[in-house]
Amino acid sequence: MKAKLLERRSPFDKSFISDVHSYPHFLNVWHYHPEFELVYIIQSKGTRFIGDSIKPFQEGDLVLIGEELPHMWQNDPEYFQKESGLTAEAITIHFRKDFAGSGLLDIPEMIPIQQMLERSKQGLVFDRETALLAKNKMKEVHESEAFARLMLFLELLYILANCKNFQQLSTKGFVHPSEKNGDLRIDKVYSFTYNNFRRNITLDEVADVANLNPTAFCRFFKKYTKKNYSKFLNEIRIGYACKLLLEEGLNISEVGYESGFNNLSNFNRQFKSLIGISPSQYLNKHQRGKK
DNA sequence: TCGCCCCGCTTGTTGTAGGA
DNA sequence: TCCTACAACAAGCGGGGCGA
Repeated sequence: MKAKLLERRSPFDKSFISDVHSYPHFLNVWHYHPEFELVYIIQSKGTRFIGDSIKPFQEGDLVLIGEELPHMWQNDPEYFQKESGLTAEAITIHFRKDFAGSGLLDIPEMIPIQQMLERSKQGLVFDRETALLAKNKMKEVHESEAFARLMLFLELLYILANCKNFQQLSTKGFVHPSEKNGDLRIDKVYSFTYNNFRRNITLDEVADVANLNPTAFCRFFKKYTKKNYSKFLNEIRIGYACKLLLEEGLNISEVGYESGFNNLSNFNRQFKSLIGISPSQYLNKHQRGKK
């Protein structure tokens, strides 16, 4: 399985697409597209994969995903149970860089927006205050027509461009294969890893996904990502462990096993080396933060 | 009981050489 | 140029045990 290219066609009378989605769960597919994607989560929670970032998502989150950046919104397991009664709702806007004609972003007044779009190559998540402002503006955009719709969208971009409290998601090291000689093997590896990190993955197995032997695979993976495969896998697992610690009410050993680690000592060690503190300290820190 | 550390064994990564 | 094979080294893993 590799990241799927999703193609959209704007209606002839619109320069960008806005939608309000309501499904039992989001499209559970690792994909990318040439449009920027602005998403506000109205309802539902789960795990958000953007480039090589893996983080929990919940209602109230606002994310801007850059063009060609692979991503996937994976709802929690209960969303996939029949008759769960749960729904995943979001407002989205898909737009291309030249949505208002070529050259618009080059004028001086648009520099902050241009810079924000540049930053979105790694995926951006905005603070709650900005998210709330943007949500209302996105609704207005969706409900408006013609010229007013375009003006509201520009106002929305202006709000986002002036937000100082944002976080970049994917690392600069993440390179989508479409940018590098069209080698889709790395894409297959990302996809395989995101779908299987909760269980034991052997080097032989993942090398097989890329149609290489383990030695060649190690070299190939490092060439593209500037990190070795086990480090990449551990980062995904620790990201998922953080989500479980904050959301699930599981104890630390359960979180370790649920995140794909077979051994608690290794889980503790990896957690500390990546996050800088032990799992228990992380939990205490965030529980105190909630009170 | 849980979280963490230590130690020995296993597995993965890297450097080098050579073949297609 | 890309891939494989091999050997040496590094990192990861699992079991056991200790302290709070």
